[in-house]
Amino acid sequence: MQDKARIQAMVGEDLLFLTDDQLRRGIEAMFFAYRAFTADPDAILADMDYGRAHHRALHFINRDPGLTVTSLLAVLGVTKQSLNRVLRTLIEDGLVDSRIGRRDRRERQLHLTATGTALERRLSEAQRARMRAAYRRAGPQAVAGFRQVLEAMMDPETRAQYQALKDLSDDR
Amino acid sequence: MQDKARIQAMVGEDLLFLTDDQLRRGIEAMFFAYRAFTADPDAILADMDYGRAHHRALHFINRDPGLTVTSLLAVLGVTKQSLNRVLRTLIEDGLVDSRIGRRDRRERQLHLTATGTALERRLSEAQRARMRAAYRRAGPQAVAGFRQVLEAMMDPETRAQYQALKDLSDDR
DNA sequence: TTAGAAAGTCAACAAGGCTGCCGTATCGAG
DNA sequence: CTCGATACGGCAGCCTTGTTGACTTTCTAA
Repeated sequence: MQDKARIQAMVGEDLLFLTDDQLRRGIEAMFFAYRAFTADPDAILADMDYGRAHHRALHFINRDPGLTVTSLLAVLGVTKQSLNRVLRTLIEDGLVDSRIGRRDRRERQLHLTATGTALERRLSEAQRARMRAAYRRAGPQAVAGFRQVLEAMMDPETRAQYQALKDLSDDR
Repeated sequence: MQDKARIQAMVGEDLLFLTDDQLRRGIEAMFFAYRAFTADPDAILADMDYGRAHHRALHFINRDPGLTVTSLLAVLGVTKQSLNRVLRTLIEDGLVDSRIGRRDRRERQLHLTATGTALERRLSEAQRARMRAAYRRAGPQAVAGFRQVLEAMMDPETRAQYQALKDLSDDR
């Protein structure tokens, strides 16, 4: 195990970052930071009849236009019925366009309309602004560590999804 | 500003970590990691009649025994009424002890009972286990960066609370 | 002593998870 | 062509956890 070698290298130095107290600090940091992380989009959405669930749907549809309901389901990790409610309102309100699949007519391919794209940009720009400020303050090294720990925290399945998303963006 | 100096130092090197694409990666990492972060305690709580809110209450009561409802409210960032429902079930089920304040009889001082402490330990140990694994894999430097970015992401008020919690643990 | 502020409780509503069940359209294999 | 599997949608109903509004108890300052 490469892991063991790394641990060995730390022995005698500082394994203090693995104490229960340090772990608790990390847990609390996650809690507080996540609340901040969702606060800005939530504030925008509060005025409309939408919630965080709508934001998530918009995000991933925007990121991978034409994806099917099932794919979106897998990414979001919720049930079909739960997503459906959200998706229905987005379609009714003309933010999302649901087209019958070209290869497989059972599938629905999801796209954002102009209105949907506009809202998505507004939401994600608010979120990016906060993230950008945090990144700038912390610097590139810290950001690398931030991402490393978050990735290590995901379970393998989710991490695979996350990596797949990465590949998508490399294609552009 | 110290911030400006740091930015200056980066110019010409790599400001690429501030691109919209990198920020989006960070946003998605937060989303996926937070889901994993809450998954283990959620699974334990699903069997009982409790939810994530109960976990949070137990955590902070355990961390600062004797704190009042209002203090807990401030930390959790929810309304009094919302917390009350959660708190009531915990008290009814004998996990939390609510004593009338000594100085001010309007206040309720919250403590965990033996049963409450046991559940808190079970939940937080599950969460710590995941965090520990992630920390070990990522290493101390990454962990430092992780914490830096999370702190920078909080709004100032929350960060102050978070720092105050830190001081509490230093006292022990 | 009395008015107002503060701490906490009860009631009712909404968002968004969940399960279960059913219906329809489509696909692909035999 | 038929039949089972798959993709999607809808309805009913549940739970947790957030919200606002109205209330009691208690304290404090005028």
